[in-house]
Amino acid sequence: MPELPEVQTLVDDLKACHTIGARISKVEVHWPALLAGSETFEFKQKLAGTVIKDIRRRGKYMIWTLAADCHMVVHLRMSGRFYFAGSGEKPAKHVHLVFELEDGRRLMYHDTRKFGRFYLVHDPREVVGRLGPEPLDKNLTSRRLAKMLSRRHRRLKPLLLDQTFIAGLGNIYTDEALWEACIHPLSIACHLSARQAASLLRAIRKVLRQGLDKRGTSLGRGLNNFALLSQQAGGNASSLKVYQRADMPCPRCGTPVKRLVVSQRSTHICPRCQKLPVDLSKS
DNA sequence: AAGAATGTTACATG
DNA sequence: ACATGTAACATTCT
Repeated sequence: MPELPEVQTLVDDLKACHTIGARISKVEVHWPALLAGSETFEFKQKLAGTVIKDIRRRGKYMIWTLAADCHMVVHLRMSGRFYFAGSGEKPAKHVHLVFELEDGRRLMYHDTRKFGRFYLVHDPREVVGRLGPEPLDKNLTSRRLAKMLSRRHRRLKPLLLDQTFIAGLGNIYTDEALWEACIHPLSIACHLSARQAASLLRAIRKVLRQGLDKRGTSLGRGLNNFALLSQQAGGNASSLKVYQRADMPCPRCGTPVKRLVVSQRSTHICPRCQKLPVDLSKS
């Protein structure tokens, strides 16, 4: 669920709530499998007493700096959420971690599917070190993206979902970006023209910035869904052009949107705007 | 009630 | 080394 705009929105919300500077007094762990690479007792022990110095995002990861050599790296995977409990509020059914702050607040980690992961490491690079470039980073030029694409003989959609190729895109924003750039998800990366690569980068940035402006995409109303720290929904769902809009008209040409499955992931395209180039060698 | 769901990774095979 | 496919993680929603 949470892709780059959703994770960034949550980081921004936590910062706005003065989470930075707060001291963690105690941690409750109700589902130890969420802790990657540390035992429950050492996780609790290492976090208790530390001050949250910084929270930032890299790809779809949140990086909580607790000390120069102590970082909690969090991945929300499909259904992770954070929110502050009301006073006296009991942890809900799917709250698996509770961070008690010295100021009396309790930050709840809620995750219906329990796929989230918490890493406690000396250096965040141990977790995020192999990620590809940030799509909104100015150092990622269209020329550089074109070069990256030219070295890969791989279908574009799974390549864009590959976090070691480019960081932060998930199923929603990838489908939206490919629609925006009028590129078919099954196009082979190294077959794209320089112009298409530039168009793709522009499209990726456009859909991500829109997601950020609208504070994330929440689909449906269930507990599986992305929610802000306030537990309210993000506002981007109504801006989606093709994602989860099968059979509805393409906003550009009116052709019904089609749903395909590409490497096990549902994929939405406009069959008229996003043509797959015909391979002449086969005919 | 079957099938799908926003993510990642390990493993197998070509 | 690279590309692709499958299963697994656990639960809810439609």
